[in-house]
Amino acid sequence: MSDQIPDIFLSPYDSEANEKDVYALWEKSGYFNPDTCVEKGVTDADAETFSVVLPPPNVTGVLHIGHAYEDSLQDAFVRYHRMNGKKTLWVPGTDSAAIATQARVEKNIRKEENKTRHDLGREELVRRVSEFAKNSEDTILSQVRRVGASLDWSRYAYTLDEKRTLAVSTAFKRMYDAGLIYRGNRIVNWDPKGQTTISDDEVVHEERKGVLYTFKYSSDFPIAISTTRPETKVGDVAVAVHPDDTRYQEFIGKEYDLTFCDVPLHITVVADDGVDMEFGTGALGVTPAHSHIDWEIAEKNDLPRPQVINEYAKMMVSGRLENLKVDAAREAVVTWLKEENLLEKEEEVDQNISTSERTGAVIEPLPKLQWWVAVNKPFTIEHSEIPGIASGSEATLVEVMRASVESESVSMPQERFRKTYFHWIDNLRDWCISRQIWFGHRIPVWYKGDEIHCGVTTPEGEGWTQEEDVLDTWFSSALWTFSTLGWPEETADLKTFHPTAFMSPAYEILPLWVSRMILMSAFHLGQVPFKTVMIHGLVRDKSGRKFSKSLNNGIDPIEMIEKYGADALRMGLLVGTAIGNDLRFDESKVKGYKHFANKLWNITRFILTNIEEVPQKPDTLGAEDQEILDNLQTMVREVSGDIDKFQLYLAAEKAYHYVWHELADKILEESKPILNGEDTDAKNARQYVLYECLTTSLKILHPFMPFVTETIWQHLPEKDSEMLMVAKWPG
RNA sequence: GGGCGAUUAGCUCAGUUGGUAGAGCAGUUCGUUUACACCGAAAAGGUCGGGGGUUCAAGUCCCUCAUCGCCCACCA
Repeated sequence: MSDQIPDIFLSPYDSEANEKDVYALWEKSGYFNPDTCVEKGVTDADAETFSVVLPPPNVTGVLHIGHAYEDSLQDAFVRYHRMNGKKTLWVPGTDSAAIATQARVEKNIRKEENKTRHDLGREELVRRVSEFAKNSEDTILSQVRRVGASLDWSRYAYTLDEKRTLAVSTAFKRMYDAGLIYRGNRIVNWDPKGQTTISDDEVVHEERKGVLYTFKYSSDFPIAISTTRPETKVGDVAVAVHPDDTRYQEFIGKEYDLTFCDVPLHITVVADDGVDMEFGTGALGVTPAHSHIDWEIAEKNDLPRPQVINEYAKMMVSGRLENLKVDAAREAVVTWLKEENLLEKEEEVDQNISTSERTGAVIEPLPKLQWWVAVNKPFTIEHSEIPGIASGSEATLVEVMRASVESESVSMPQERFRKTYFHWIDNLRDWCISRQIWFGHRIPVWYKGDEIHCGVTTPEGEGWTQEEDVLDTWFSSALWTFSTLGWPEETADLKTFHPTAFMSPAYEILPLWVSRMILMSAFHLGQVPFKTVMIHGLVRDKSGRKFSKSLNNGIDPIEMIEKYGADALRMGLLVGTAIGNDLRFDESKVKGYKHFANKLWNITRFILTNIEEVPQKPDTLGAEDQEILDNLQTMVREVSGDIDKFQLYLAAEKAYHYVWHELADKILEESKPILNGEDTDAKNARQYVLYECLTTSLKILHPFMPFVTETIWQHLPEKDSEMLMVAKWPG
């Protein structure tokens, strides 16, 4: 019956020729949308739900191999659950990534027009950045489709769109009203190059050589101090010593007036047990405005906190240091110390320098008026579904974050990430949420004289000016699981799909994002954002290095898809990678799975060529036929079990192994004599069995290799579902 | 400084509660060209980073050392 084989099977599988059509077919069917699945009867109206929100890629760039991995992983789960009859929703979206995007556009403007953002003005810059974001968005979304992600595009969200902006303002206002958001002066990480505050998480520590100088402020001051930043000493107000340090007991409480490098100082000697007696001279010069620990010591002892370095990293004092950059000021101070014969010791030390992840600039700690989220301040939680946190009780954000994971309301199957999470929570400090840039969610606060108004819209009346700062991009990302479902409106989606089923981010954003989603969801909904967090590793290059622009070691997933097909890329990334471990990208592996797609293609061709007509189930089956079907069932059970346990890498490998080395190598070979033989009953029975093996294999492989399996499915003579994507999972 | 990992065949990685070491790729030999050369068959390849311990039994549990990596951190 080979003349009835669809022509398409006569040449090798061509991924390029089929993938786009198949994706268009899926999109047209509407089955990515769970509501359509219910309408068309493929999903029961009261079916269990399975919902996932896509970790939104930044609109800055193009799809990289890490996205491709993450998307393949989620898509496999989503497709599996959809085929299992669950009401399945996967919500797509993109992130404005405020700082990164604005920085990128500013750089382009500087290069092409030699202008700064101040030349353009706030409105024009925001317009330009939005325009750039829109273009990038189109690129990245079409690339997400190429991977085969079965996302419900009708629910697409962007962190800066109207609905999400409302969610952000509402969230801010509610937390402000609850007293959890406050404005306060604190030492922040100031990036003098980017002219903005950056969060602790955006600071990278670099090991560098520095010089530790030991000296006295003046010849009549009794205690020598050590520092690597002598220029900051013009801002000193105290010398702190350990309360038990016998060397300095007699000085504690004494005050001194002196002149240091042309600057008059008033120094009080205070005791603080945070001081390390072993380090340097055991005495710490306290510079409140330019060091975190010093700020706290000054606060405790009620000391002034004069600022001596400005936003451009220049000195703010008069005298010989006036207007010098910090580096120059440092040299000037050292020269002065030498002249005055005050310098006792210079030693080279290793030190950690804080630098900006984004601009590479050395961070200047500065006191600034910023907006903060208080993580250790109690608030009344009106409604709580989190075990251990009763509705109406008092709790802190740290407590609800802890309870969510401790109770396994959020399960983290990988023990080591639970440890990391708790370690992070235990050391959590208030979260600085204001950023001095223009692109992003502008803080919903207005000022008029001494009046302050927080709300979702501009207040009535004349004379109100809005806060200039925008929010940390993670503030809006943290609302993602519910802002995408329509919150603050009480939508049907929110009721049906929240908490979401699972989230699969890379481990590098566990603290930045995962914990903050738990925080926001607990505060605003009294729920966890997701039931399971399956943290995955990073895709690295062949030598184990992270992909980066400077190394130019990037792998373009689209290029891989064009060369080997999306299915091959997905398998290459998923098989043999225990979730949570890093993987080194191996092109030869991808190539191997391209061959596998073709193998499946040829298996189909063989089986279709050898069946007379649509095979019916025979009344009885011989022992061998029965055994084949039994083994098939065993494989199905194992694959399903592995997916349920989040062991995709095992499931995919088992399915692969079965199809190639069991179905093709053994079953087909052993079937040849039967199919060519004279025994009609045996022949019919075997035809039926092979067709079963084929359709079941296609279903089992579909979550991993959606394109080739759906392409084959569309050309099968008989099937139990119009589309493989919504066919019933076997077993 | 604190925390978390990794180390298994030439390469990339699996190995679920301790029970005779697995896969893919590469390499070797042979075969087949009427499902598939994007193929098949067979063989080869590892003292599971080093050392110590628990156990009838350890890649798996414990201790220790080494190398590599990641995250966190206000030692001036």
